[in-house]
Amino acid sequence: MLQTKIENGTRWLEKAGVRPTRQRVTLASLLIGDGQHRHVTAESLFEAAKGQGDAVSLATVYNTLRAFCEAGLLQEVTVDGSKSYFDTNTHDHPHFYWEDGGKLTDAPSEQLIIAGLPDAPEGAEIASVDVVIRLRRKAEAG
Amino acid sequence: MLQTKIENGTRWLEKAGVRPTRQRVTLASLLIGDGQHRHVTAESLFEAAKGQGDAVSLATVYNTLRAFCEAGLLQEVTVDGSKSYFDTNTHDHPHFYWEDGGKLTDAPSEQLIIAGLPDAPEGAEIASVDVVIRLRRKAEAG
DNA sequence: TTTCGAATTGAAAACCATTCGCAATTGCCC
DNA sequence: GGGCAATTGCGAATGGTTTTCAATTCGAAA
Repeated sequence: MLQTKIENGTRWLEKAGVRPTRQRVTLASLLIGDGQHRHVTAESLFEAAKGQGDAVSLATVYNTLRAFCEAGLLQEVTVDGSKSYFDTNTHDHPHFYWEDGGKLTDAPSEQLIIAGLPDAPEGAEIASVDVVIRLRRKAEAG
Repeated sequence: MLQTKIENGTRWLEKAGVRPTRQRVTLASLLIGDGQHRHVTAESLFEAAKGQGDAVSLATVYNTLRAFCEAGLLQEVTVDGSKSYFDTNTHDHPHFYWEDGGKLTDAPSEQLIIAGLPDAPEGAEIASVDVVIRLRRKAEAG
């Protein structure tokens, strides 16, 4: 991992008064090391850490994400008690839903452009917009 | 339960070629008996049936909701990939999801403009796009 | 370097919405 | 009314996420 990312991550933790352990710095670097906002699940962050060779146990990822939330570094988005996302910034998150098989996968967000949204009802504000793109297997063009 | 609701429910099923069993009529009546649109989860519908004394097993509620979807009577709305709601309004329209309470309601479709979408992966094509707008209670401006 | 509370770990357990297995029941057609 | 496939119901199983636990390791302050 790049030194600058580690430094960014470490600063981010120290600023929030979170003890910068090796695991936390690893995760922090993944989250904000390059200055981009991220939208992760515990699982995806766990895989990302493992993928770059800085393995961190899943339990630690959960502990750490919770600690970051408590420190105000992240925001948790709970989906009805069952699944959580952690955001450095909430934004639109598209998913592909494969009708053939019922699987759900992340979709790239770059090409999603929402040019207009209904107004939020009185007393509410829009937290995020979830877009599910339903896919069907293409009929092989004959 | 009112006779008219039962009749409405039965008609709704017959129109779609779904065999009107006692359990299905019970659920159908709860869903569209009064002509209003509904957004339910399997659990909430299960409770509603039990609450009026027409108990239906939870497994049957799931089976029935799926059968209704396949018959085109309902539309399934997935919130963030982890929870399913069923909407009696089968027209294509966006939804509001109230984080505070987990309720799902219809959103007006006129103001929703999607100007760009991710490309469908190889071998697949886009069947439809579901939009769920997550709402949170607005922090009352001082 | 020593020390102690905090952090980490892997495994197991808890959780939950949903589905499955299968025997019993029901609806529908003749 | 009889037959048969569809439907139902219960409980157990599933799949996936999150939490707990006890033991170990670590960080940082003295």
